[in-house]
Amino acid sequence: MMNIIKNEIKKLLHDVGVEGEIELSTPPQVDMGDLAFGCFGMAKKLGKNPVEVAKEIKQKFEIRNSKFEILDRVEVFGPYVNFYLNVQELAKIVLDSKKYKVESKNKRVIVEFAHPNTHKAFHIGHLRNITTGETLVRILEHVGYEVIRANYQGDVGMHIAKSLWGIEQLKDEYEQVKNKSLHERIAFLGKAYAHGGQAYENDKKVEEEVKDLNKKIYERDVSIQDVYKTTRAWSLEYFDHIYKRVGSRFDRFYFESEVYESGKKIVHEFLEKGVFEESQGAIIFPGSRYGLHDRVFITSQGFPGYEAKEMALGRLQFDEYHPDEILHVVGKEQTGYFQVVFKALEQTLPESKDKEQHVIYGWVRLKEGKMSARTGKVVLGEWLIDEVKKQILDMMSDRELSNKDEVAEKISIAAVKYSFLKTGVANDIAFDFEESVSTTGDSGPYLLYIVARIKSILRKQETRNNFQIISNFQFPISNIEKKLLLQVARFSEVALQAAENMDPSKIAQYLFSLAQDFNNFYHDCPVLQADGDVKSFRLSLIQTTEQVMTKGLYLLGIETVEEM
RNA sequence: GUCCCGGUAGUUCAAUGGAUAGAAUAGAAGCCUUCUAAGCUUUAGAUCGAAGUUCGAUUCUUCGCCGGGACACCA
Repeated sequence: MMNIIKNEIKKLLHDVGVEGEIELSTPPQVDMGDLAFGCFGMAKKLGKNPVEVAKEIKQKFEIRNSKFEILDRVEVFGPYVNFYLNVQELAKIVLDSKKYKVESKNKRVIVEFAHPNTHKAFHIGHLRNITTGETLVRILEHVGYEVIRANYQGDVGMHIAKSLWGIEQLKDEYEQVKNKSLHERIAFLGKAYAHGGQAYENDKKVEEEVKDLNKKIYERDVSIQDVYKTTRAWSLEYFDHIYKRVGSRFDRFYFESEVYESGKKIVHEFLEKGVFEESQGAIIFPGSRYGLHDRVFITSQGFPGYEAKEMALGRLQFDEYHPDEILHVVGKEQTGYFQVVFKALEQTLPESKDKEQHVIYGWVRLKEGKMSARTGKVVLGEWLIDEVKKQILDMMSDRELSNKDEVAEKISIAAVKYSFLKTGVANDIAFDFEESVSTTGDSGPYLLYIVARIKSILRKQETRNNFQIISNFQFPISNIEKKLLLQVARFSEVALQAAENMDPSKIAQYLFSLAQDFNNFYHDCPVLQADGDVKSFRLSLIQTTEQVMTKGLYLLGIETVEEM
């Protein structure tokens, strides 16, 4: 909608002699107009003072003196030409129920995310990953990409070996826990892994035993198959539970066990072609040839590392989907790793060139201070959600809702997801157990509250679906209402920007501003008490606001509630 | 040691090289017989340091200082 308005104004500016690309910004104050054109670039071209140029442009607008339906007036503020939109025209455009079609980009993108490892805890980092991946998928789909949701899960390697070692030590407990609940079995796996990991660090003998187990995993040794398959299935069952809980699904699950053999084969094949080298008994990719660093692809024991597996995974993904792009949503500590792996992949699979991309997200780190006693302990993803849910149920104690638990669950997921998404993807999040997942202010619940408030009003409007769609807005519209109209109008532009920069925080920030503008409106402009056209207008305005809010939240992977 | 990323109110985050650096939270003061107070209004508070480029720098360059990460057999 905003682009319709901006294009109108750009046309007018072209008519008065402004050439080239025109950027329109928003003035810092409401009383300075709704859109602004800075004359810096044009002044430079003409070798004039931008203040003079601005005056000249305004004069040309005055000389034309014809009616510009969309504009009330044009004013100059220093080097800026500012435009005051006609609010009736604005309302007409914004509340026009015509749906715009999203044009297909004719591009297929694989978004690979979540990728937890079996036998290991699902911690808050995974939660941020899955939240980020899910929103990227939705944003890219929204702007017209075909998206394949992929999840690459690690089910072979040293971490499994450590876990199996731990299970062996806790054999009795393992037998007991077999028939217990999923959460108990998962808790046991977490304990076994921690036990194995610790012993591995501190005991040379254990280290050897774990390495031997690793060998057995890669060789699919029969002696470990039963326990391996059983516990692997537990993990996968648990991941499934988490995916459902946070509202994600996947089109394709890849497993390391699926690609390690072919990965090793590819590396050996290209070893002969000189792409890889032997060094100290291992096979490495000489990244230093390309200004990167050398990395081991196959260990001196003959096992493929993550790097080698990626060679086969890449090939598999291109064979199966022929994507135009593959996005790997992975933590920022892997930046150097991906540079090398993409370069190596390019050598073994030329069509992957420039199509692989690492989408970086930051750490969820623990804030120092009060909670330092907990440092070192893994913070589980579900633990976080459950803690937030307790808080929310507490807040809801005086509410009488038949589906209270369901509502509290949705609000909790919203709180957690929004707290991850409101800040830039690559930024670290300082996680504080008390403050981080806020339920007031700039938070998920605040946004859901807007939707609930609007729905509540609409429910009370008896002729809900019958209120007049008005076409002439011949009544005064306040600045607060205008501000809300302008904010609503920005949505499609913001979504596009989020897609281009792959930055969901743009949407989160926008929705928060929208919420603030709505709350101002709410306190100032009664809807149900208003009469006639004004009432219809306000109903229509809040309904549109609700639609934009719900859509925006959907793009963030957040579900709304009717009441809260 | 080399390379990468970051440093903005007490705290957590914003700001295509442009108008008076915005929010949230914590603090202070108000607002519920009126569409959900998970809200609204008012108030106080910040660009790590030094040079440089520019009409103009939180933003770009260089150098410091501080923090985080990567750098060969883990995933």
